[in-house]
Amino acid sequence: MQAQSTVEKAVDILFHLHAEPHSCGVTAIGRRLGLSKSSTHRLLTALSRRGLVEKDDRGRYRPGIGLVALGVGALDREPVVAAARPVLEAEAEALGETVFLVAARAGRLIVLDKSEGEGFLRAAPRVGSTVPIHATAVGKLYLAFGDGSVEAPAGDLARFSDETITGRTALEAAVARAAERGFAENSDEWIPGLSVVAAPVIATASAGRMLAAFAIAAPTPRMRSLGHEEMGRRMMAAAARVAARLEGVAQ
Amino acid sequence: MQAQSTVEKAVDILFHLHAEPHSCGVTAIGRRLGLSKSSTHRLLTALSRRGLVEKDDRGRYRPGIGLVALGVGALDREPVVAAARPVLEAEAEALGETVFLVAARAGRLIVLDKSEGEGFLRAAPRVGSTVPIHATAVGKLYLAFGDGSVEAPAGDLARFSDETITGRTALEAAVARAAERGFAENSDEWIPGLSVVAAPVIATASAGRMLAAFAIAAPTPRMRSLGHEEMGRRMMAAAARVAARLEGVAQ
DNA sequence: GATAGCGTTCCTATAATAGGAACATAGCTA
DNA sequence: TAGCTATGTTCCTATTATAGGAACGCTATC
Repeated sequence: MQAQSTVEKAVDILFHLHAEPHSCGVTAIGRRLGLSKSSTHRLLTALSRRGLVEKDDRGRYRPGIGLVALGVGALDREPVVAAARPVLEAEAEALGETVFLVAARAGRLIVLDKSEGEGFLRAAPRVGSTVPIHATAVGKLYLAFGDGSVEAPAGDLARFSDETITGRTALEAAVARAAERGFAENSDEWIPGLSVVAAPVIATASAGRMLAAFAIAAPTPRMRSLGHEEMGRRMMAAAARVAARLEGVAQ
Repeated sequence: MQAQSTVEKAVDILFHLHAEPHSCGVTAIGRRLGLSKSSTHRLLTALSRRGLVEKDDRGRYRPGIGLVALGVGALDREPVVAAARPVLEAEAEALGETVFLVAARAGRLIVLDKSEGEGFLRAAPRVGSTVPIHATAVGKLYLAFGDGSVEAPAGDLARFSDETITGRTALEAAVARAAERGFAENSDEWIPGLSVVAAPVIATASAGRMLAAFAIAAPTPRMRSLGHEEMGRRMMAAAARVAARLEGVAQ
């Protein structure tokens, strides 16, 4: 991690505090990010003056309330989120399972929005969280339809479960299959017991660029009874509705 | 606005983008914040590399998805939020109106959490948003019970409605009344048609410091039929439950 | 087709930053 | 209790990223 600019170092501190479950001390943060203790302290002080980090009683730092304020409403600026929201709600209602929207941002796959199903056992992704690339339906879609801004990680493909695809050729085959069918699936490859079927949102107005992925997540047995092919068609239809709404808005 | 550090300038850009309803250009941002065009551009580029801002098709900038990621979960770090959540939900359920939790952060009053009621006409504060001090029940509580970190704005008190208290002596009288009764109220003083009754969350373990305010918001006629005194007692009881949960957790 | 405004890039004097060292304090150990 | 270790904070100066003017290419407008 080579952070040239001061701003990037400060942002790195924010993400580090975000990732840690508990408050962190100056020394620990500096050591983790390769910054000196005094630099870390000054950056934290600056962030603290703007409320992006807070100091607890013991002088340790945690994410501040300012981050919540900045985060709220940022999603509404995403045209694709605005276009997808009613479609998400309608699909979740109709299927009774969680549907969600994922897009590539800065080379990673981020959950943009979701509408949860009603089952006692249901997927509950966190909006704003990151999902892996090589072990998810959405990741395969981006490898198949994306513009190359999303790539499978270099080196060994991490194994999350017994079903995780860890071979390059097997992954290429899965990606080719997704390109051919127009949708992708994932059964237990990331989280045992969880299956996902996803389809790409492609807007012709944006030169056929893939803007996001529309996906349904359900417990694996439930997904099997819903039917992978059937859900694939359904997600493609939903993604097309999102794309149509986007172009309607754009006109 | 005197921002010495680079980090603070970058954060100011984030807040500016957050406040603007639409995407902003480099020139406009720089002009607004007193930065040169090239500096603004470099700060935006740094923020963009970390996903805190995004560039749309026309080269304009808007808040990025990274802010959502950082914002999500930041609230869960607040012990008072964790302690208050079940109480919020129970009160909202019992009363059918919106109840919410507000605390002082960096001299401002921030909505930490809420549980919405069920009415067609109901209060829907945004988590993370700021509320004024001199025109709200929570503000009066902080003036009465706070440690001085929250103060009424200098100069003229802004008038939000016909009922807004704009005189210093009248405000002092309202604060004294809140100190005496142990709760505060606000009828139409901020938003016409909206009434709020609030009570302070005071933890004896924290040397009697006021940690937050527990409040109910309802349309003014509805609040009248619920009874201000009755709701005052109810909010004090709820705030006491939150305080008790906090001390139980702290042990 | 001319023009005004925009985002972007280049360059160098400048000013903020980095990091070592010293300090005060808290927590732990013996 | 006394000593020790590790932490958060402050001070200081060489270094280095930064600020901002100027120039560039581009787009939209008239």
